[in-house]
Amino acid sequence: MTTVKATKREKFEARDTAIIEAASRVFAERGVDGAKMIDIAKAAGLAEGTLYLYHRNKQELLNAVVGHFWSNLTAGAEQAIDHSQSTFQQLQDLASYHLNAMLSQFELVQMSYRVGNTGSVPEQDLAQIRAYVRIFDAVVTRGIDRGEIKPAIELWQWRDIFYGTLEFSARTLKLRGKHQGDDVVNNLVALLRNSLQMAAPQKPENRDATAADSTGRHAEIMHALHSIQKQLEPPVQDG
Amino acid sequence: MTTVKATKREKFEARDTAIIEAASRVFAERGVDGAKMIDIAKAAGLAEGTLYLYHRNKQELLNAVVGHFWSNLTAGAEQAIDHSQSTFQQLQDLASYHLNAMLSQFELVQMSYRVGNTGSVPEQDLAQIRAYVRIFDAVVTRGIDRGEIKPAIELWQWRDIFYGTLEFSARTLKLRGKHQGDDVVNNLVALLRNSLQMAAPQKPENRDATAADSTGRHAEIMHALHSIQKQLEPPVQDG
DNA sequence: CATTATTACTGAGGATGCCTCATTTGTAAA
DNA sequence: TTTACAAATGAGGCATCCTCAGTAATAATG
Repeated sequence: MTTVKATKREKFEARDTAIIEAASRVFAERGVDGAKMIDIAKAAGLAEGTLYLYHRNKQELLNAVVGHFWSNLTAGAEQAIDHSQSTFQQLQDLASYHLNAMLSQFELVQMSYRVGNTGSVPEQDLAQIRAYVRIFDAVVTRGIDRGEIKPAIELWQWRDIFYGTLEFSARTLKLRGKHQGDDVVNNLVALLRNSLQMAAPQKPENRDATAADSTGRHAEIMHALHSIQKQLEPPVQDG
Repeated sequence: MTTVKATKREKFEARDTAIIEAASRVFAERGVDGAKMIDIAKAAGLAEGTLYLYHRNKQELLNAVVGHFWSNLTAGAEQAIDHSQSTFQQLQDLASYHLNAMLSQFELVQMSYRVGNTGSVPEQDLAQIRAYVRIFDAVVTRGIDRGEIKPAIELWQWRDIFYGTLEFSARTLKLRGKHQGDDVVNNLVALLRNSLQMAAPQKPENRDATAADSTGRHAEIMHALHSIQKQLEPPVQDG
C-alpha cells in the first residue's frame, strides 16, 4: 500500500513535470498572453480541464514554470563553481554561467517578471529565486571568511550590482544579436576586484604582526564584525 | 480654419493625455491583467468604445502609458543634473534621481517589462526608454571630453552596470519597505569612481609636459581614440 | 472474477472581458 | 436651417479562462 501510494505520487509528479515543461515551451513560443490553456493541454497530451487539477489557474501555472526554471538554474550554478578556486574565480564562473543562462533562456527570464502580479503574497513563488541568489551570497561569505574579500558594504548591495549588471547586459547582448558576453563578465569581475579585494594579508596568520597600520587594522575589525553579524543575517532578496 | 484644426488637435491630444493618465492609475492599482478596459474608460469619463479611437487595443494603450512615463522621467532627469558640476557629481545626481523615481513609481517600472510582448516590432515603443538612457551616455561622454573619465571599456557596459544596479537595488529596497537609498547611490558612484576616474591630469594643459609615463600616455591615446569613435557611435539600448 | 469505492480525467458550457460597428450625438460649414 | 462631417456610444460578437457533472481508469473488497 505504501509502495502503491509512492507510485501514485511519482506518477502525479511526473505528470506535473510534463505539464510544466509543456507549458514552458508554449509560453516561450507564443508569449504568456498568446499561450492558450488548450494549447498547453494539447502539448502535454491532456484535456484542458486536467490542467486545473494540477494548477489552480494560468497565473499559478506560470509561477510553477518560473519556479522550475530557477530551480534548474540553481542546480546548474552549484555545479558551475569550484570551491577550491579563488573567490574571484568563483565569481567569474558564476557570472559566466548566469549570463549564458540568461542569454540562452531569455524568454523564461522575462516571464519571471510576471510572477506574483496580483499583489497577493507570492512568498513561495519567490523561494526558488531566493535559493538561486543565495549561491552568490555563499561565495562572497566564504571569501570573507577566507580573508580574500573585504566586508566593506552590505552583501545585498553587491548582489544587486552583480545580478543587475548581468541581467541588463544580457538584454543588451540579446538586442544586438550577440550570443556571448565574455567581455561583460571580465569587466564586471574586474570591477568587483577593484572594490572588494583584500589589500595585503592573503593569509590570516600574520595578524599577530605589527598590525598598527590603520587600514589593515580597520579591515581586521570589519572582518571580525562580519563574523558576528553573520549569525543574525537578514532575509534574502529576489533576482 | 487652420486655427480650428489646431484647436481640434489640441482637444484630441488633451483627451489622449487624460486617457493615458487614467490608464496609468488603473494599471498601477489593479495590475495590467486586473485592469479592465471599462474601468479605464470610466476613470477617464468615457465610454469603453471611445478608448479604441485613441489606441488600437489594450497592449497599445499600455505601450502609450509606459512611453509617457519614460518621457516624463527624461524631462525630470534633465533638470536633475547640472552640467557645471563634476562628472561624478552629475552621475551621483542622476543615480539619486533614478533610484527615487524607481521607488516612487515602482508599478510603472514593472509595466515597462510588458511593452512589445507580441514579438512584433516595438521600435517606437522603446524610443522613449532610449531617450532616457541617453542622458547617462551624454554625461559620461562629456566627462571623457573633459578628461575627467577614462574611456576604458565600452559605454554601453557602464550603462548596464549603472541602471542594472539601480533597478535591482530599487527592488530590494521596495521589498524591504525602505523608501530611501542614499547608501546604494553612494556606493555605486564610488564603484564607478574606482574604475573610471582619470588618474593624474584633471586639466588638459599639462599634456605638453614630460608625458612619457606609460599609463598617462595610454590614457591620452584612448582619449583621442574615443573622440574619433564618437562619430560612428552604435545605437542605444533600453533600460 | 465480479462488485464496489476511489481517484483521475474529460470536454461542453458558463462567465468574463476585449473589441467591433451600427447608431447617436456634437460641431462646423453653407 | 440644413447639410456634412467628426466624435462618441454601448449592445453584442467572439475568444479564452475556468467549472463541474459526467465518464473512464484504477484499486480495494467479497
